[in-house]
Amino acid sequence: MVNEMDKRNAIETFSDYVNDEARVDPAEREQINFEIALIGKMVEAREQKGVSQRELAELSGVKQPAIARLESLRATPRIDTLFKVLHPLGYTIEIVPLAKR
Amino acid sequence: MVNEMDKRNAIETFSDYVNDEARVDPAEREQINFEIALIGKMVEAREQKGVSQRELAELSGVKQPAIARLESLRATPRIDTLFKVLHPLGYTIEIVPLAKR
DNA sequence: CCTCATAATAACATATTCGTTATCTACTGG
DNA sequence: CCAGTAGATAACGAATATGTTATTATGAGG
Repeated sequence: MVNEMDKRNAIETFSDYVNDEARVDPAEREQINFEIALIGKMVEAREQKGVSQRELAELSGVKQPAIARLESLRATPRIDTLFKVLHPLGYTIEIVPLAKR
Repeated sequence: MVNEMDKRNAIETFSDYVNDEARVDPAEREQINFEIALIGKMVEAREQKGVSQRELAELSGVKQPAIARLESLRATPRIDTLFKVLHPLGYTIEIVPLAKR
């Protein structure tokens, strides 16, 4: 998903990096923030259930390296992959109105 | 996403086909039904807003043939693609507890 | 120090999405 | 009948996700 971050100067978070300046256009920024938030919730779900990446790999059928790649934002999942990972954790994904903002 | 359907015998809907008999294992069936429902909502969103595939292609940056592929379930979108398509329609996707069942 | 478990990474092969361009069918209105 | 619009498809290359296998880094605890 992203490699530009490697040029960051130390402490800055990825989220801050993206929103900093007009480094990317607003639409792309929104897109990236969406992905960060979504994947963040995925990681939260796993950790909150106390399951390791390896265990989740077993449960979901998605391999541990793939899960690690997703969690570190180095790949953007397909919806089937996201579903496979979320389902054993007791979650799914839904289409909702944007109003939620 | 799916090609087995081509062997269908006429009238049966795809959803019925999938759930018919033990033609696929329960996990996979759940997965497929999830995708059907999700994409269904995506199509609904577009049609309800009265926007054509070509217009949506303009608005989203996703090409019309790609949108057609997704809507006809001949491809499984990545979450960034789904977001791009849903956003101009006023929708997004969210992680929610499975309880909703 | 050592072990164990976890997560991160690497490298490569394979699978699949998406872009691109073009075409085709179906339908609607003039 | 014709023109215009919409959706479906095809074919192919480029981009990218995922599988596979192995390794490395890290931290917790004995």
